[in-house]
Amino acid sequence: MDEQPRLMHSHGVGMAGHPGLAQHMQDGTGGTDGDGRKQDIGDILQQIMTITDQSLDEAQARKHALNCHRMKPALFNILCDIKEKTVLSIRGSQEEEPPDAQLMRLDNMLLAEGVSGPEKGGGSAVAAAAAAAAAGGGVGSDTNSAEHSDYRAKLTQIRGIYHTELEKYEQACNEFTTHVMNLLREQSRTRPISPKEIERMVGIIHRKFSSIQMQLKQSTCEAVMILRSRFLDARRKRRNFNKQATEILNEYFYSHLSNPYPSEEAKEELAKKCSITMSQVCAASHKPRIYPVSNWFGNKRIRYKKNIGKFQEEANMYAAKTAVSATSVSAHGSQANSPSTPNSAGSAGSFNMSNSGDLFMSVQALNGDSYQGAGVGANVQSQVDTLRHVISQTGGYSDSIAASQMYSPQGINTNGGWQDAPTPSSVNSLTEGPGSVHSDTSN
DNA sequence: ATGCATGATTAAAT
DNA sequence: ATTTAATCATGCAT
Repeated sequence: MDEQPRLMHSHGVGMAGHPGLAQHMQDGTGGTDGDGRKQDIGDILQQIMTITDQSLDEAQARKHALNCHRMKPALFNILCDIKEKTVLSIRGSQEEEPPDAQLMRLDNMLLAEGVSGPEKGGGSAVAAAAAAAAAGGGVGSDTNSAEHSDYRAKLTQIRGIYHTELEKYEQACNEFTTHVMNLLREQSRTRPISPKEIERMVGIIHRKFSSIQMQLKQSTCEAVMILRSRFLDARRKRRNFNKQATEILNEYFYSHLSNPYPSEEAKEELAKKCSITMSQVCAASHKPRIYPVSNWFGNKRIRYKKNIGKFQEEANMYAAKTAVSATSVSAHGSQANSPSTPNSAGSAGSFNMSNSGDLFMSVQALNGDSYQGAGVGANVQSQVDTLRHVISQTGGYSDSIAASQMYSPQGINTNGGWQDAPTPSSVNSLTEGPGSVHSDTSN
């Protein structure tokens, strides 16, 4: 539960070693002077090499002594000579720094996950709070939002750690760099050090630190991935919609049975009504798509089509329900020219687009472009669907033609024709035949 | 434990 | 890019 993402790693910062000075010294000191001087130089070298082993004060004193040493200029010259000989070999190792693909990937991911991006505290927090409030006020899909906020909290935590660490590293890098630069500058009094070399050294240090940073980023990515799989990818852990949501969706479905393909707007509307806030971010970075609603309709369509008989009862229920509400809402205005006029037998025909096509066309045209805009059109369409069902269920289907035509392929895309080859096995038997119980072949 | 219901995921089709 | 059809994996009732 509380396992902290392990962001911390122990990093060893290794400096590239200096070229072996000592050996060159031994050969290079072959001056014409006597052994005494050799001894002196040996001393000095010894002191230089061990200077870091000494305490600061001691080193300071010794450095001073060295700088004042009578042999210092000579040593400096010799070192210059040596350097001139070796500098060629150093020059060869000029570094090429290709933009690291790996690092770029990590950066991108961190950015995408909102870890390294701009401060996202305010807006989404408010949104989340609003969502939570909505969930609380409406129906209880609160577990979802609770989980989500939990996820976000953890993400924020990771984010915090990441930034802290990053800052720490950056600071350490700077400190170390200035330290090394000071050291080199100091040493440049004793041995020849060109600015370029310092630059190179700084580059090396920075590279080292950036590799550490990469490890940090990698660890962070890992942590985020784990978190993700723990929370969001638990989407497979299905939460059933509550009763009200299902009712709303079913209402829409059965009142748009001829074309149960809600537009994006309609889906949004439905999601809002159902308090489905789990609009998962689409990978395509477009608008957040409401997957649950799409899923629901996808499943519903396929399952309805697969076994219409099984859904008859449900269909009747919702058809009746919406019929009542629709007629009461739209009064008799649309009722006057509603498809009930073509009478029961003709109702099925109207879906064949054979007659009364004009009305249906106009309805479709209105209904097609906008879900909320063409209220009347939608309403009429709604009633058409609804009535169709009522009729099919009540005595209206006495002529088997109507029933059989009901779900037969219309071949007219205006009407959706969304079911290609439905099996009208037990279409109009209210008692529902012993049809196969399995809507799914699974399990 | 078992079976069905159901939301989510996937490959393939459009 | 969306939908279908199949499938998965879980929730819930028994």
